[in-house]
Amino acid sequence: MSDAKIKNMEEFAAISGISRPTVSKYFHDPDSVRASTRERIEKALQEHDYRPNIYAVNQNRKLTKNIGIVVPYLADPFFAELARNVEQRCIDAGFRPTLYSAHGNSSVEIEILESLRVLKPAGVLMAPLGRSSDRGAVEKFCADVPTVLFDSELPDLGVPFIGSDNAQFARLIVDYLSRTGEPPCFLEMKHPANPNANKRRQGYIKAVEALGLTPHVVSLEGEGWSIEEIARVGGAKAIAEGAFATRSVLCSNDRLAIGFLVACYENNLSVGIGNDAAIRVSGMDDHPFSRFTCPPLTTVAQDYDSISRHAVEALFGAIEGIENTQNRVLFEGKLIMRQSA
Amino acid sequence: MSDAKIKNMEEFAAISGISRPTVSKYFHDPDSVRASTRERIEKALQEHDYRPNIYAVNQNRKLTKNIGIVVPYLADPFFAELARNVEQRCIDAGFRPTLYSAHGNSSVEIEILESLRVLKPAGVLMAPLGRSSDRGAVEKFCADVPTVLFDSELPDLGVPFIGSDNAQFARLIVDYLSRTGEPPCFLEMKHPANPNANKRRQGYIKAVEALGLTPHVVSLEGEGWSIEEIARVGGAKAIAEGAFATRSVLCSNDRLAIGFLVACYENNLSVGIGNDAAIRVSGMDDHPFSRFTCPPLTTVAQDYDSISRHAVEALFGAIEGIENTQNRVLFEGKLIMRQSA
DNA sequence: GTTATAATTTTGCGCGCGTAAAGTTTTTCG
DNA sequence: CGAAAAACTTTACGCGCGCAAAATTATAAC
Repeated sequence: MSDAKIKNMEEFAAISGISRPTVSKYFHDPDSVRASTRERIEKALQEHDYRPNIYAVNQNRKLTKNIGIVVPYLADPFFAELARNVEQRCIDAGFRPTLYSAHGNSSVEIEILESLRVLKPAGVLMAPLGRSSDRGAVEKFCADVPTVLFDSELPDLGVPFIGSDNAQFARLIVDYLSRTGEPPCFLEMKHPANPNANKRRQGYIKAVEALGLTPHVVSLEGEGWSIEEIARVGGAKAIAEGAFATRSVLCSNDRLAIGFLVACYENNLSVGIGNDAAIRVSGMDDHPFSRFTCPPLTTVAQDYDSISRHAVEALFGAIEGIENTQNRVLFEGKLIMRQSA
Repeated sequence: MSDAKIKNMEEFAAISGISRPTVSKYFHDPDSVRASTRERIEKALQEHDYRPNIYAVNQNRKLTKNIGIVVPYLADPFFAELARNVEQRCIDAGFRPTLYSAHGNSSVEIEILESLRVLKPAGVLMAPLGRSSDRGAVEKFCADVPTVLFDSELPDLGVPFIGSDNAQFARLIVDYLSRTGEPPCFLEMKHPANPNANKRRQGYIKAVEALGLTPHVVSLEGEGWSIEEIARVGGAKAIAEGAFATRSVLCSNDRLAIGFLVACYENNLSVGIGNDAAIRVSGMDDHPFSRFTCPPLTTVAQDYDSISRHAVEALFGAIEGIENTQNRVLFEGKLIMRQSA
């Protein structure tokens, strides 16, 4: 590796003995030049390690190779994992993903979209905040930039969406819980940030009624993303008030379940499957931490892999201008049986 | 807001009735132009919402306003929180932070540094992987780009570092545990990814010996970032082997403690302060999930806020070319007493 | 070996903005 | 009110590369 720093493509082209437009073509797509040419360029590349100036490259291109990944709350490992998954797929496809978190704040979400505009990304993968998202701002953005939404749907926006079949999630675990013991009550936030929660409640009610039983929904006060704390405090109150009609609780999501487990612990309610246990607790999502609760949490696993794969594929399609026939794809969940229920 | 889209600064200058160089000056620093001029520009800005092309702006500047934030493992909420904290400070200072996670992989870490080079960032805030980081690559990078390391130190690199006083952490909690019951054994990974672990072990040994007692260190096999799982499996084995000399366990970090709590649960060891409890468990870090374990985890809180504030301040200093007198700043931890110990 | 075809080179313009120099206008202040 | 200072305008060039058109050369096909 020579020390002589190369300033620009002109210089590099001269050193490698190739014309600049051909070198430019090589960086755009190495397979677009003759094999012998490619070898000469790559040999020069090893000796001098030149890299095109990203700002000059993007200035004159309508389409950059940037992809924005937006999640509502990165401190939630669930979204961190999902983001990692799609990020890797973007890199593998030769794009430059950039990760953004709205930190649970809708004005931050809007700012992210604004700053994404100046990046002129080829496309954006976005898991919206949900209920608190500024629909108008998102809609406008999607009109300008190829976007695929995932995890959380903003209905009637006409934007491709990849997510989970929340009704199936609820059916799956209600059936399991009812088959193996008392049918579950449903624990949720009264005003959940994420719209999946509503579909899960509806799915729960339908599933329970389909079994000829009566649904019991317990809704907790509190807003925002301090979900565990809301469940801990609200759960304790619900326990004290005898709000749970059966000795089985299905939480609208795993983070809620994690907080509720603490409430049970602090109220000396033993959680588990055994006959000696006072209550069964389960969640939905298969949050990365769910296997490390005490007891480990029974839940329904989101199909991370399929969701992320389909989301990026839908985005790549949108980037290439392919109209999506399937504007909405939902994936089924898998029952994860652990000791809590 | 008019619909006529403005292509470039030339057009915008014409519309606002100001010359382009002055408009350019305004975007560089709004206070550098006359108040009356500023008002005219901002009025035009409201009506037409033009934003300078970021690629053209950065092309001709040696120094961009970009800042890279690199963490080892974003799916760990601890790093997500830390990243959020420094990110916000960078934004407030008028920079454009971009977040990267090495995903626990040293080759990814190197790739991040490579791709950061082409971004020509004004500076970089980096929490290295630690033991598995490529020291040479990091050193080279730091020589080219103003960088501040945090959380995890790479010794003798001559790069500013902001972190925690791990010895003090250990002293603090050893004193507490010894004062309120049996002195703790120390649970750690034999080959921890993070170098803080070694300092914590040394701090533990010193603190215990200072009390005239005998240290007991239990080291678990296993590498990587599946820390909870390593603690769960290894912890169960250690329990079975009677490896713990006392009925108190201090874990090298909270994630280890979270996994160990599961091991205790699965081995019917009741955890807590009370006389009926079989064992006391504590950690270090005050991980975001520590307050939601069963029982809630007693731990030593890292001073997130001071660390992130000093890290960005040190970086801003380095960007402005100020030599750092204090090349290494450590912050003390605070004892967080919960029910586990 | 000739021709068709693909790959490469040459030439040259343009992108949107930074920035410097010289000239003009506005503001400040004695 | 006049002069100095500050702010602004005009003009002009450069950054590093994309990209298109035309000319040239190398490869493939027959």
